[in-house]
Amino acid sequence: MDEQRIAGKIEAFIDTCRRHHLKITPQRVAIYRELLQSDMHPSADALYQIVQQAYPNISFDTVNRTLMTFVNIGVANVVEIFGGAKRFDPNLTDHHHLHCIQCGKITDFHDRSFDQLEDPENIPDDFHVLGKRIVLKGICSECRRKRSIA
Amino acid sequence: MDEQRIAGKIEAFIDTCRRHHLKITPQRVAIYRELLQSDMHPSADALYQIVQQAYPNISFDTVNRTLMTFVNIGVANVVEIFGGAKRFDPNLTDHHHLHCIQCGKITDFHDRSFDQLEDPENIPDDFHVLGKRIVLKGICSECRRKRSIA
DNA sequence: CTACTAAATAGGAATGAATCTTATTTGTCA
DNA sequence: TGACAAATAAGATTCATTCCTATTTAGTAG
Repeated sequence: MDEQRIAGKIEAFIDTCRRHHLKITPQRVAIYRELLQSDMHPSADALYQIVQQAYPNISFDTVNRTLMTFVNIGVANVVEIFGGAKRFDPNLTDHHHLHCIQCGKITDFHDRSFDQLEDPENIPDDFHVLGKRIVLKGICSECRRKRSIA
Repeated sequence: MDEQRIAGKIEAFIDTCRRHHLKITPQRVAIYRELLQSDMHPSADALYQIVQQAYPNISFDTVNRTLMTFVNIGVANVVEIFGGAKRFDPNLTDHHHLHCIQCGKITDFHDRSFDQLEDPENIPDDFHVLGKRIVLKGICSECRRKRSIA
């Protein structure tokens, strides 16, 4: 993602914060920027390690709390994986995830037939669907290569 | 599920254990039986509470380790939820889950168009798909009722 | 520009889930 | 039956997350 696109996203993010009456703190902006720039769907701790380079005495709690705030105001989502730490995703467009159960890497993929799934008819009365998560688990190419060598 | 059907499932389970050279211990069978009988997709701890009634000095570790063994030999799956403890599911047939983000309840649903989803074409080369997870998150009818009252 | 206030942060303590360690017990099979 | 590998109980440890509290700071009204 080029610097210009990032700048635009950050402006939109700041607007969203204002709409939610949240203060624009340097920590918040830095955490959002690093989340945007990472395509790894980082955990709170991974992001903490990165942001710490620019803010040596930021606390883990701030990073974690801020990420949850992002989820609450709808600028990020939690990616569901099987055990381990929560992973965060700033990409709000329709997409789905591949989860390598060997190395833990999470990769985006796009697929029309997955996007177009309608909410099913025969679900218990009145269940109010808020979101849909599709995760394919498997072994990524890198891990397969390593495995076939070993 | 009636007692006869349970008995049959347990026999099949014991066969599977033998095929994997796993010992048939009373704990294993009890844990499997209680997992079968619960339709709540229980966590390791929830199951521990139940099994403890029949085996007062079973350890949590045994329950947890045994459940992971079940996953490894393919007689149960981990249900993916967003944070919180892992939940286990002995139902191996095609089905998907509704997850109430308010009360945490996990409910099964069946839907042909969800079952029939093909593995997508345009995923990174060589990603070897092992499984597919679809979870709809939302608010269950019970929680909606409570909410509209409050 | 200054002062005030509610919100946010840093740091550490506490909680909860899952795993690991070790001594003991128990299925399984010869 | 006896031997042995596998499984268990119990508690310690690790890791992720949340909570607590004193301090700092962004936003705002004067």
